[in-house]
Amino acid sequence: MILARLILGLLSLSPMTGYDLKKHFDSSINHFWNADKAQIYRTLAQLVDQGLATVRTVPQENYPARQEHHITEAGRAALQDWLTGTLDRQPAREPFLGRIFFSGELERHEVLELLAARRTEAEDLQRSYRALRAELDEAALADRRGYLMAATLDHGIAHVGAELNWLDSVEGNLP
Amino acid sequence: MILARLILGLLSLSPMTGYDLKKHFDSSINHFWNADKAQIYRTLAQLVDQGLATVRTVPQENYPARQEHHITEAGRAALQDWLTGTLDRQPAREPFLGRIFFSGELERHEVLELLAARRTEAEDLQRSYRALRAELDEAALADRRGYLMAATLDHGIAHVGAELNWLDSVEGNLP
DNA sequence: GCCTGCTAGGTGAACTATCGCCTATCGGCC
DNA sequence: GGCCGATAGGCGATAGTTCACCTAGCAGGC
Repeated sequence: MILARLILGLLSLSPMTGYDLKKHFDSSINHFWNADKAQIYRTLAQLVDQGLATVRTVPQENYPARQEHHITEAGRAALQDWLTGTLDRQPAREPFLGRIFFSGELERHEVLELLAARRTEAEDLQRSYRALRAELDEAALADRRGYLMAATLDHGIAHVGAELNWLDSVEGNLP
Repeated sequence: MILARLILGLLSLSPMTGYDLKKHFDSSINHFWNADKAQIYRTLAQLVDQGLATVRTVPQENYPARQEHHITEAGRAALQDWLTGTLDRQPAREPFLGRIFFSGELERHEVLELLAARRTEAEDLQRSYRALRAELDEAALADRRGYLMAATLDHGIAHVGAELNWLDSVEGNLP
């Protein structure tokens, strides 16, 4: 399961609770993976079962106790294995293209509306990616770790750009 | 479920068996959606339950009888609804970026290997998309239906191109 | 006093998807 | 004679994911 590896990856940076993990997913991982809260908690339990992480309860004043999850040595090894092992290529899944594929049924103006809606979405995404990119610390990019994290964002930016170009072309030539 | 709509889309072109559907998925839909055989059969059963399709058993000589599925009027209406309704944007899922994000742990040469493997995959994909594109009948592209089907392939080509450009940049600047 | 939102950690049910396996017949290859 | 692959249609188990809901305390606004 990929989610388990991503969680291990975050735990390798610092110990976290399920709640912390959810926040990290929503902020920095969201552009290439999203995680449901329920799934995070269940996966954390799994990791503990498998000995890849341990829990430590840390009481707090005025707040519920934190269930801090720490990565174990076995966990680090599993992460390393995942990083270097072969990744089976996963099939593409683009519901939007499913529509386009069958939208020969529609009137021309309806197709143009579909494309316009897609364009709006892509532009929104582009704005949010660029905003995230602008917030990154220039100094952090010199370090390989920071560079690679930023590269995942650049990946999103590159693909949104390709999407917009594709939209230009499809709209421009639609019979 | 998107699979149900895609199957309806194919059934709207002509009546098919589960087996036929699987072949269509593997040939023309594969670049944006893949379908498991088991899932196709189950979804067909669902469509029949919902009155969106009907089955007709067509005996054959020397071969098992075909369970031909035909789209119903309700099915065509459901397809139309899906084509024009709003599509909730689905979150990105890129296991490869998950690795890149955490591969600051790795040695520089290991990161380069990851990127090189990705490049090989992308180039393979590019070749196969281009081969499919070259096979398309020029005349069919003048028709809106054919044009849009080809556009889904162009989408794949555009994105593979973006991927390769991104790889160039990441490899070129990796600290 | 009530409501909302943040902190924290869940549970249960349902749905979706994938994997391996199974039944048959026919034709062709070695 | 035995095995493989194409045709056709499925079953069962498991894995992965999502949705709705729940407990609790505290802070701040109306």
